[in-house]
Amino acid sequence: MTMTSTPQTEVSGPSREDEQAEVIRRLEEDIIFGRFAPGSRLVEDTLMARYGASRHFVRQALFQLERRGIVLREKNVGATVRFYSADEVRQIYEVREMLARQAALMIPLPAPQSLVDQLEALQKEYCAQADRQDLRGIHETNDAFHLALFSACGNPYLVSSLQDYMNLTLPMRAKNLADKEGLALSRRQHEIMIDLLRGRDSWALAQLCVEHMQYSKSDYLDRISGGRDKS
Amino acid sequence: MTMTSTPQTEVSGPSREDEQAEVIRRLEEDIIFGRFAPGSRLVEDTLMARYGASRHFVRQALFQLERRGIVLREKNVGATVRFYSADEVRQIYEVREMLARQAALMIPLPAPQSLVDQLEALQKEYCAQADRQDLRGIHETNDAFHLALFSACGNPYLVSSLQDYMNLTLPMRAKNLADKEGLALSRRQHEIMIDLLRGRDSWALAQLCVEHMQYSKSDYLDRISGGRDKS
DNA sequence: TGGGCTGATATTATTGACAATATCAGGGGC
DNA sequence: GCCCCTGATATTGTCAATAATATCAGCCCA
Repeated sequence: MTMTSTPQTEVSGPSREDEQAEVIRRLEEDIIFGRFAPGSRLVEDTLMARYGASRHFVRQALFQLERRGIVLREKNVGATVRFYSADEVRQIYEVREMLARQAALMIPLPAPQSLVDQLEALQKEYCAQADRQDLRGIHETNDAFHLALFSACGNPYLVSSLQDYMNLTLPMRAKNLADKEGLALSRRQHEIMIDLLRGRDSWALAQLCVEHMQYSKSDYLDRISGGRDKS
Repeated sequence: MTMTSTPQTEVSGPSREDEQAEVIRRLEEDIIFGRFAPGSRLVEDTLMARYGASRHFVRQALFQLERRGIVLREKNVGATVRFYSADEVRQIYEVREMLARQAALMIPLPAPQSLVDQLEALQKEYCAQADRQDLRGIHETNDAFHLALFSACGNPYLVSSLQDYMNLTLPMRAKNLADKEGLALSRRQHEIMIDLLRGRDSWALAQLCVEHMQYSKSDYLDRISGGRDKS
């Protein structure tokens, strides 16, 4: 009974490291899914109470989410949920589309069976979450799918940058995660992607990856400019 | 004599904000210019003494430089100067080249005279620093030149990502900032860039921007693989 | 003599108290 | 009545003490 690597009480549950991650996760979720509206203030004391965490962890979380671009921090003033104008959204998507296109073109076709298998498993998981209407689950499996797909490009730095932009657009895409129509389209496109991986048409794959972003992009742009919920 | 906005003693010199920036700057410089070798440990207490700063600022600086990718932090172990393998360097440059090419292609040609004027001023400054052999100055004016150039692409997010990768490759390029031959080549290429901005050949400009990185890239790769200082 | 326990040491992680700062409301001068 | 000054308040920024953790050398035991 050595237990040199399990210090203190072994039933202490979430270690400090997990606690930090948990605060970030919950704050991120609260922002992404609109529980904190864009522009609303994120007061440290409030968040400390809400998440039952110390100021240290809350601030760390705010720093992280500022880095990710979904929180805006002004010195000696405080943090707010960041809002992006239509122009900014277009610029962000422009880079995201460029990165996605380049990454897709770098995926060697036909892709190895192991990749196809992996994506099919993720896609199955994605569909399951979609049926359950679990927003968080949908988002996570969707991201896992794209991450696995683009990782096949072979350049982890490119994937990392792409992921940064995916995170940046997350608040814009969140509404679509709950949208029946968008969800169905997304599922279909995922399946076509898997099919294309079996072939040799890199250009078609790249084009589809770009196309895949258009629905949520225009939907979001319509929402913030027009103000009409649905036509 | 209101002085509502200059609290405490108005001769207090660097405010806290500046002090933080200064620690980051000095630590970054110590790493970039090789005063801390890759892999060497960055102990908080040591840095506190070296920069005369509190633990708070030193840690903040380590976080920042970890984000920038030049410091590696392991939980409960400490920070070290990050080292990149040849493969990683190639991957990093692959993304940087892609971003630079795309940004260059997006610059409307011929460029407005104001941009050309601005770049010529920066280039003049750059040459002045080069003649003075001021490493820091060379680096800063060089970055300012490229930043101004790529900013003309019109997409600040693309520029920001490009800047991230420029910072990432900074330790690899640093040796070349002191290199006579590399410096001369760099100066010539800058001038050709300015010339190309007056024309209409976007492709040539993009190609030159990519070419512009090759010298320091291969030099660095030679250095870490071969081990020979100079042929 | 080698493997692994055990304590000493080095280092980072966390915390809560305190300081600095911005914001806003209320009052006095013009 | 309007503007600026002033103090009160809310909020973030900084610090130094303390806790947690990993690392390493020395020692015991097989």
